[in-house]
Amino acid sequence: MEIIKEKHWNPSIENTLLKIWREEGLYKFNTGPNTFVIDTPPPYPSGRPWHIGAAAHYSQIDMIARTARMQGYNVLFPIGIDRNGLPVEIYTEKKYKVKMKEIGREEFISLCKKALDELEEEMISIMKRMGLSADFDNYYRTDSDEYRALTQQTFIELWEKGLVYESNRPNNYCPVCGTTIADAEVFYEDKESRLVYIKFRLDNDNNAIIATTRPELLCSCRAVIVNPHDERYKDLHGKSVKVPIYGRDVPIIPHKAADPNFGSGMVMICSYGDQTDVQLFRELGLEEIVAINEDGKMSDNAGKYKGLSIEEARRRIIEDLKNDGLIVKEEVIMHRTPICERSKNPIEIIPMKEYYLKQLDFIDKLREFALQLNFHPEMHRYILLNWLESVIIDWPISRRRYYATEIPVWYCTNCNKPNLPKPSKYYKPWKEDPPFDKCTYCSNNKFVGDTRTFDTWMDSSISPLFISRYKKDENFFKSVYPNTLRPQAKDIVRTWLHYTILRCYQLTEMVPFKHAWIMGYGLDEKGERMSKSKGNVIDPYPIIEKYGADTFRFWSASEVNLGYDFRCSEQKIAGTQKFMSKLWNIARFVSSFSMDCNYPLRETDRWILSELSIFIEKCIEGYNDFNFFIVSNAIREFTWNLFAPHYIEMVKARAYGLIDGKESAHYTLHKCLSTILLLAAPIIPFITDAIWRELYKKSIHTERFPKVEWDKKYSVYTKDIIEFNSSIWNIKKKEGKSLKDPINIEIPDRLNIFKDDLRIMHNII
RNA sequence: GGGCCGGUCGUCUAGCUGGUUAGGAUGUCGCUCUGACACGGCGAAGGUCGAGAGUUCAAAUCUCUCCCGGCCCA
Repeated sequence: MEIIKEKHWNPSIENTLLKIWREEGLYKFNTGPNTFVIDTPPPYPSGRPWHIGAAAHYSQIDMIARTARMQGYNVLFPIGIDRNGLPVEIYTEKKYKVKMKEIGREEFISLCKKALDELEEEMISIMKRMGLSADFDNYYRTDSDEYRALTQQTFIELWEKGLVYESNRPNNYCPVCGTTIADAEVFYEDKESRLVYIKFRLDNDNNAIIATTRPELLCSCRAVIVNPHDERYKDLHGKSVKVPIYGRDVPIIPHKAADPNFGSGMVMICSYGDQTDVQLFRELGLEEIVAINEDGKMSDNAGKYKGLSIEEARRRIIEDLKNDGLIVKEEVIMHRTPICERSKNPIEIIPMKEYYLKQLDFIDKLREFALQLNFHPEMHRYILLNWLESVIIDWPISRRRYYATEIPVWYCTNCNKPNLPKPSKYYKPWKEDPPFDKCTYCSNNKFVGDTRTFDTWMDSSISPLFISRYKKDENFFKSVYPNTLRPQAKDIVRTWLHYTILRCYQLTEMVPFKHAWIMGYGLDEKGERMSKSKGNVIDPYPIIEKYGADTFRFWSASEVNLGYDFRCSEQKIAGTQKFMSKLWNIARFVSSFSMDCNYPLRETDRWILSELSIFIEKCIEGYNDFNFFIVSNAIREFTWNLFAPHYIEMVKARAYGLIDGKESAHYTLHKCLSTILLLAAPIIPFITDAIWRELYKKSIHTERFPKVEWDKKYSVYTKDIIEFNSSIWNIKKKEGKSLKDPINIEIPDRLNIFKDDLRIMHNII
């Protein structure tokens, strides 16, 4: 038996192990029965440094993969990088100080690629350094021709199934990003805004007072509503008022959407201030007037405010109204403002022609799936269920951006009808000729390609199909789809999780995975979100270099309760490192004895083996729920607070051969250590493998979890043993004695069966 | 306004099918190098378990109300 020589665990050994693992091909996947397939979230490189919370997240996903392997599964653990969409476009515009729509599409795309390549390299190298056992040899990119072709192919499939339609309707529009966005990407923020009370002329002598936060929309006002039960305005029902500045007469309509307690109780309905306006325009059959253009500036309809920004127009119109004596009062109120998830700018509601994917027809089915799917933790099922309750429109999937998958549609220049290619390769209609000659409808031979792209969730939502080689390798697909588990963060339940289930069901009529494993956010040490502007961003790379990947991983397991937000502090990570040393030194001690097998077990041995059985059960229970918080805390508790201070100290004399019973002590020490190592291997794969190779001459990562093999009945003594040992340490401490010094004390009757070990341990005379 | 989650020593957390001297981690402070480990060992200080009321012989644990924080939805 080799004896482990160094006094402390040296994290630089991790690099050696990484090399060995790679050479041994430990984590290869083979199709066949008993597969475990992880729909790994392709991380998004949107800036540096990579978020430490994300790094923690991926280290835990790796624990899932390693857990499954140790449970005997054949694990497919793919890894990809998500490279489509707005965040990288924004990052690129900032980094290279360019504007997407000014420098030309071709050039902008190549700048995005460049930015992504750099960011991606850093992420991949951190993931590798953390010991991720993913299939890096085949890592994929969502902006590859292959991936985008699949996005287009699945779009065409859905089109053929009649699930896609084009419609011109008011929708969320971000003027900064220059594109329509889906409800799922709209966030809300309470913002201060000015509520102005404006006079609308009723007749020669009277004015109606209407409060609004959006006076710049006056030009698009088509009606004024009052609550039907509002006594103040009952006699005004059916009359009309004149819109100031624009002089248009609009009707006063009783409608329950008017809240008598807000402002004056009279509300102007414009196209479009908010979703209520949209609803009322539809309900009352009003004709819309576009007030704001795609560029976020006032339209021609705004008259003299044409071309102004929204804020400027608002400021100017308030000024003008004031000068005309038409403003009665102003208040500052907190207003729930919809903002764009990406740019954080207020969104506008602007009518645009967009493609929609049907989702309303599927809500009942999706609710059923949300109830079937296994959620870890269970409580996060409700994020999805709540979201399904609030879906009110189909999914707008077209975007007016460049760095994304192109919509594979060409329009006939004669009849304007959309023509789609056959699903096969990756198409770029904005710069390519169509792969067909004649229009299906009118046989014309000239076409214009669609210049729009897809919402990037159109790409992300087919990740299970991509990793399963959908429509590419039928046998492979059959053996790995539906996937086993989708790990992801809780903030993208309503997007990634929802859209994935929707799309995969539409395409395959199956739920794409059996388990959804939902993680919280990584916060800073004070519990605040990390952001560059706050200066509280923690870079994971130097931390992993300094303390080692195992320390980082064990920290992430023991600090992060499944599904809950967690705080990241270097101090806590540094503290975790001590556990590695503790484990290393236990191994160092045990490694000085050989694994004897000729033994009659003593009571002390039977006692710790009882506790070992309980420990195994607890860990397996945690692993079955992919809850590494439970497992890692059980490991630390058993190892550091029970096995090391009590059992090891009790059997030292026997282990050294000072009294009888050496073999059973050696056996039990090895049994406990090897069990701890096996149960810790998915969490801390480096140190456990280093020790395992040293002691047992092979890799721990080809082993299985241990099974309970010892009776648990001796655990009734645990409390008494701990108390007895502590009391003696305490007495010796108080009397200023060394632990070696003799002590005269009675061993309690109930601990009599352990008396030989206890006597020599404490030097009891 | 509705839903969900949380509120336990400075910090993080266990306990929450009611009865424990409320456990552990981290940090702080003492003492201590004992043949695995000073990245160790032992010990100390530190908690009116968010507030109030109720049920009960007994509540951190059950019920109700409220407050605070987070997330989501309207």
